[in-house]
Amino acid sequence: MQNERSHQISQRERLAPFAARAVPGLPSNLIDEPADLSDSFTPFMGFQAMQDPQQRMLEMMRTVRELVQPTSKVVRPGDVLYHSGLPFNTVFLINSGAYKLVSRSLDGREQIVSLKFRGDWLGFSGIAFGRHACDAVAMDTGNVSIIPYATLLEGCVRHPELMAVVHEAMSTEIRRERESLMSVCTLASQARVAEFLCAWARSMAQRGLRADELTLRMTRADLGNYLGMTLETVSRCLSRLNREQLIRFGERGRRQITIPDLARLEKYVISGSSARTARLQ
Amino acid sequence: MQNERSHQISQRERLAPFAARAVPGLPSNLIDEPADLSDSFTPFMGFQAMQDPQQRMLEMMRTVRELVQPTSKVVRPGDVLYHSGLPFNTVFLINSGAYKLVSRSLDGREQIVSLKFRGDWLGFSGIAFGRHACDAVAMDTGNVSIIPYATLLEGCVRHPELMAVVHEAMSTEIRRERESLMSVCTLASQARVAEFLCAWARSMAQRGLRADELTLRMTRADLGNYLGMTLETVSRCLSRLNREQLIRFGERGRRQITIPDLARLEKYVISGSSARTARLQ
DNA sequence: CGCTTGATTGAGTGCACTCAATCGGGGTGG
DNA sequence: CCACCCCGATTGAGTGCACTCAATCAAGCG
Repeated sequence: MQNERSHQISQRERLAPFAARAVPGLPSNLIDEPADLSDSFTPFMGFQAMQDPQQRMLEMMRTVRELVQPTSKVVRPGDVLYHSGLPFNTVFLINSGAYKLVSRSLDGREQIVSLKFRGDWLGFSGIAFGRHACDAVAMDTGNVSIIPYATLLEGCVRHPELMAVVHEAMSTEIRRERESLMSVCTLASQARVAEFLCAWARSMAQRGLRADELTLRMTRADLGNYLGMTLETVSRCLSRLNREQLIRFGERGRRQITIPDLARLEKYVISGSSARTARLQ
Repeated sequence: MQNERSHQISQRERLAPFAARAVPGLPSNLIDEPADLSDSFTPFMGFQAMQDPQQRMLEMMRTVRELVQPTSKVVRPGDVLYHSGLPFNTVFLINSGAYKLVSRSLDGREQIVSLKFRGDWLGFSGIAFGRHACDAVAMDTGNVSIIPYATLLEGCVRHPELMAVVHEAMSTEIRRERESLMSVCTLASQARVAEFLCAWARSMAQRGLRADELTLRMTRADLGNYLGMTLETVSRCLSRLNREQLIRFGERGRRQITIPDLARLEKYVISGSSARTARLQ
């Protein structure tokens, strides 16, 4: 048992490694920049320390398992974890499988806004209005941890390291949505498909899975929707990439794609990044 | 002074109104749905209670002011709050003004990924890797609260209601990025421009500002970049909307836009939402 | 076997892009 | 004060990329 004060201090200490850095005074100018510039050279030693991404993901998942002790459940392709518009109560942490998030507009347009894999969270977008903002659909057999949001909140209060983990996950999600937007807005369709494959490969590598042999769990229609083009265009682009030896189709269907040389494919994206939209300045 | 147990209980109590709802048992099926279906009809009574959005925003800002007591600063058009790639230490809460977030890819493409106004936060995307993911640029004179992230974290630990506020803000940000993606992917350019204006108007209304007379603080190039089209196309679309009486240009330059009938403009968006991309299913 | 669903490929079209000229406003300096 | 320039916005002409429509093919399944 601790009194209030020592309790606070202990929390502060537990928080310390996750905080960016205690800011000594008020920033002298507006830009978010250390007052003492020499600080800039100090490597940032927060939770985002220099472990490799896979290690960090594993540690994150261990943290959640220990502090929340969630139940988990197996899902099968097509299963829906939550529906847009329904009350939000639960978030999920993906242990395995691939999932798509589908947003629907009032007038019936639907859009795959995100793809999620092991280590990603599902449901954060529901926090804002107490209702889910999209459907979460499993594209493959998988397993998710079920975490009631109330439980998560309590855990965050008691375990600041859990809060840091959650913040980081949401921050990552924001970043990734923006990358999608950037891809759709600035790349021609051919380069966009190529970049999509690169991103998927990198994503797999980061999770310790095979990155040179992708098994897309989606139809061309899904792909096209996600990438902002028609299914025919997706098909044509993939065929062209195949013709140009940048990818190869697998034996078991044309949803299986081999990337012989990821670096070359990434170069291709850059070279094909013709300024499709207005240049700034 | 309280002992640990009562401290926990008090936190739980303080947290209660912000939690979705204590889930009594484990969900019987995977879908995020109350075990007792009658619950579905209980209005969600969390922080997202039935106040109007503007009231909620004001309350949120008051909460932050009280619990964090941030300093604030005036910014002028063109000021940069933080640069992509630089160490992340600080988040900002916007008191006034308009801001753009600019992402840059490795190969030099740049993309306006978000526009922010009063009540929005800036900097969350930097949490993930300890470095900012984009530039934040003021488009107008304004005022922001400066909140060191370490301070915010501490505040969240001590005041769960602050944590709830922060979660909600990040969740909202995720939602909005997705709306952008949906807009770019599913709308033809003409409808996209119209929807952009609708969104801006709704945004202003929600903040208690004039919604029928917009003053865009951006060039056509900025607009085009944000909307995923060229500046010429933006110009043509605006001219057409003007010709069709859906908008009117102001006396003081063509960045000032009057919307005589927002409902009609919104109808126009829907009618123009030709399925540009692959339909799902 | 026929049916269905998904993928590919072709032909033709149109929307949005590129290039280019013009216009207008605000600031500056002669 | 006016001429000039610069920047942003508009508009036109022409082109090409990605869309639409349509036919074909392949695989899975009752």
